[in-house]
Amino acid sequence: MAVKEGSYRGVSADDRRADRRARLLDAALEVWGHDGGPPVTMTRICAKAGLTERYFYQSFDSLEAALIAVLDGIAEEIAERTVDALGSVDGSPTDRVRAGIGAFVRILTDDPRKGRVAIIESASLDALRPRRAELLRQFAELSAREAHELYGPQAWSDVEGQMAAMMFIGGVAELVTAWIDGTVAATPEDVVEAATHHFTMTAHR
Amino acid sequence: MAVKEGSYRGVSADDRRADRRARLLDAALEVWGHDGGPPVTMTRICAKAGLTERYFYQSFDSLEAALIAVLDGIAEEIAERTVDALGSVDGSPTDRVRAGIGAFVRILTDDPRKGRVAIIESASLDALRPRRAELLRQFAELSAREAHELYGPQAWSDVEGQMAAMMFIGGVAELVTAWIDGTVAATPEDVVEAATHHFTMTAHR
DNA sequence: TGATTCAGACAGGACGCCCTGTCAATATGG
DNA sequence: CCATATTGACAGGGCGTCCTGTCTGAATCA
Repeated sequence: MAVKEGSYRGVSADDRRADRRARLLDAALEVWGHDGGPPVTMTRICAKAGLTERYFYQSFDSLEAALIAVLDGIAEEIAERTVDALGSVDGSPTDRVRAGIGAFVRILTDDPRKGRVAIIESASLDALRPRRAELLRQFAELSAREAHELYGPQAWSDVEGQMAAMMFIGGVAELVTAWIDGTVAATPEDVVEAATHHFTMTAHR
Repeated sequence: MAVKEGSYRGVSADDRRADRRARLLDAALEVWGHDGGPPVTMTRICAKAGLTERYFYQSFDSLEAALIAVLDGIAEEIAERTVDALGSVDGSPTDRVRAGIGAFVRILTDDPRKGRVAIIESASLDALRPRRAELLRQFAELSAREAHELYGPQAWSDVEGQMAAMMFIGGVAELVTAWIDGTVAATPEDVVEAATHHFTMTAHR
């Protein structure tokens, strides 16, 4: 017999699988995160990745599974970078809020495909809406932690607070959406500043 | 020869066309505004309306055209009822804001299908996103008029104000979404109150 | 009654996506 | 060199939607 678990072109079987998976995720982001383009489909993702549908099923059970993986990757990135930003700032709570919001916004503006996917497109498919909500909620919770420091533990804790949090994240989402669409002529810094201001306004009551 | 432009079962040809169109619009709202159901399609709308695809094309050029008509109907209703509410309240500007927001919110909560369609589902299709944005912007403009009265003409006028308006309507949209999904346990009145409070908070600077 | 118009059912082709299967070319280790 | 593994290409069936065309039966008016 020949190869088993052996390497091929110098890389192990697992590495090749992981490589294909990464290529598919990249292609999915590219296809999915493009404005007004044709709908995301397995066929298109595979074409963009230069792989056959067969390999798609080796990595994902369905199209939705792949899209969820894309979204989860962005969520993970947001969580990491936001926590980093919050932890590396020594200034006032407001400064830390600005840093956290800045990390969040910048991920979505530096790569508009991620912004579009995380906020706009993920709201389209039923299966992804819960993930999108969780992604935003995770961001809101990090913000709420700062709200505690700023305004005491009662901020955003009761039902009224939940509604305030909903409006905050919805507002930021809409603002980022408008920025991606070019509806507002502002720099990402302006967006961060406006969102920060919005936060300090609404968290305080 | 027999009938031409004549009446059939007592109604004129135009009336019958209009009736079928109305039935199709109702069916479209019913199919479209249902949570997690199968995707909206001409076939399904026709089945729900009890009509054949043939008649669909007599009223609409495409599926998108029908959905746009549904959305425009809701937008029209919102505009009328919001203007009515603003005009029929003699109280303080804040009271009028509450009335306007109340009219807006109540249309979307009294018939959750309309809420779902206007805010959630219309964000899914590329062709409808501009309509949805306009629907929300129209609501924001009515609110901005009150913001003028409350806080002077500089409110929501410059770029910063545009961003504040974006965050306001996005926040209300997200809040209504959460209410429809059952994520927040609150009455429509609570939603109106929270949104009104949010408005007075963010319009003032 | 008879000619005409309407409503609704139905068939079927075109198209695209999903998914599986097969096949040839290539690379690898023995 | 040979057997095996991997890859990529491709075909094709199943399915649902879109869209058009045809057909039957019923209702209408002269």
